[in-house]
Amino acid sequence: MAKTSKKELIMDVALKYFSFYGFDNCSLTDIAKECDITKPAIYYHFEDKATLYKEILLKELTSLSTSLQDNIRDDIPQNKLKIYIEIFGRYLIDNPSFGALFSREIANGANKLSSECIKQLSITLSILSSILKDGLDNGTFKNENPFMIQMMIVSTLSSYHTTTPLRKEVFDLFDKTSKPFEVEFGTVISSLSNIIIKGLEK
Amino acid sequence: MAKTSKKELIMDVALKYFSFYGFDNCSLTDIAKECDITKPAIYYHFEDKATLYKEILLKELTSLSTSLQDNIRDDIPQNKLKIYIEIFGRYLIDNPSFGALFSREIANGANKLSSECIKQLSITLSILSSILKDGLDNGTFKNENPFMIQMMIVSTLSSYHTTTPLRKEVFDLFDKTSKPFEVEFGTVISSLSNIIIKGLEK
DNA sequence: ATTTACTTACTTAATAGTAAGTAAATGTAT
DNA sequence: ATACATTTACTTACTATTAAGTAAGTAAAT
Repeated sequence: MAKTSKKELIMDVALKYFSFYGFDNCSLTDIAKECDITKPAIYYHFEDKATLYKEILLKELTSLSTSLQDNIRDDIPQNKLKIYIEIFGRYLIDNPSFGALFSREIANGANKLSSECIKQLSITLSILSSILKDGLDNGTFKNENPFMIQMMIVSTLSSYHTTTPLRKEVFDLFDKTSKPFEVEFGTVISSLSNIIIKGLEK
Repeated sequence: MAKTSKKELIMDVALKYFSFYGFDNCSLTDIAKECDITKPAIYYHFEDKATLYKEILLKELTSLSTSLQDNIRDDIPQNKLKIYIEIFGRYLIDNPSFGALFSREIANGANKLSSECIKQLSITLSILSSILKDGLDNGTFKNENPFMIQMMIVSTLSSYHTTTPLRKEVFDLFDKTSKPFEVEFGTVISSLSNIIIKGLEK
């Protein structure tokens, strides 16, 4: 196992705390404690709490947009869109803290995003946008607002991912007779993908 | 104009603050100030900050689920689903604070929901669920996970609604040549509705 | 006389951020 | 090769601020 630097350790632990408790509701002292250091050690590596948060968010968004850029091969628009949705979904599964972090950020109106973060988001949007344009040009897709499609993908999957406990409670209440239909997240990803692709087709 | 009680005033102002800043990042002193009272006056009407929040959330969720229950008339499943999505979208437009509040709640994994709130949510889910079941029974809809459809509707619209400022920034960066396609929210609602309905059809 | 609807003045606790000090590693001059 | 200087990566101990929540008092209505 490669030796991780203390700075990386702080970022990993902080990501977990930020995503679980939210930026304002978690303390640097607790984060430091879990890293086996003291709070001022965090200030040695990062200017302040907000900067730590921003660096984490940028790292995550960059990693996501890189993953999208690297994995979408040339194909028909339907397949490219399917891959886009799958990559995003996989990213949520492989990085369990990301969904909550991202959902919170969206709920905050994305007020802590640096311009580099906006840049990464705009890269992911332009990938999706070009897939939709391909489909429009070759006559398979209707013309649709890419930002709305982006939201249908990212916020649906992120929210679905963060509301697993809620889903159980709601389901218990609303239909005690049938058994809960909790399905694998992979199934949710492909259902979503099918609905969006079919919904976009002419 | 009907004379609103101070308790209602507190709830209105607090809703605005909670939705704008989030539960942990707004202070009762500020809320009290805007109501022209002092902080302990809030404690006269509400047990504590968490209770105030919960009462507000319950009021909103009840009002939403009532609105859904009252407005969905008997019709073919496609039309009922369309109305469901429109009512939800209208609710977001008419109650601008609700979207952010609800998005935050989902991002938090819905950890502040009382059982009455869960009850209201389960009512909305059961309405949607019965629409989907009608469609399945008469052969127009495929079998789909209602909770995922719920998320496609509520989180897409809520998120789209809260990210208007972000959308401008991202769009500026990703395509400086074309003009921003910021459309009316009503258009977004009907686009979403078309995609979901078509995507669900057999 | 009692209750309602508050106010003023306070306590308590949490937490972001800082000042100053230190031990170990690293670099530099002789 | 060795003595000295500097930098790295922290620690302990602190300040300052913010904000939830409370105790006790009060003026007006009932």
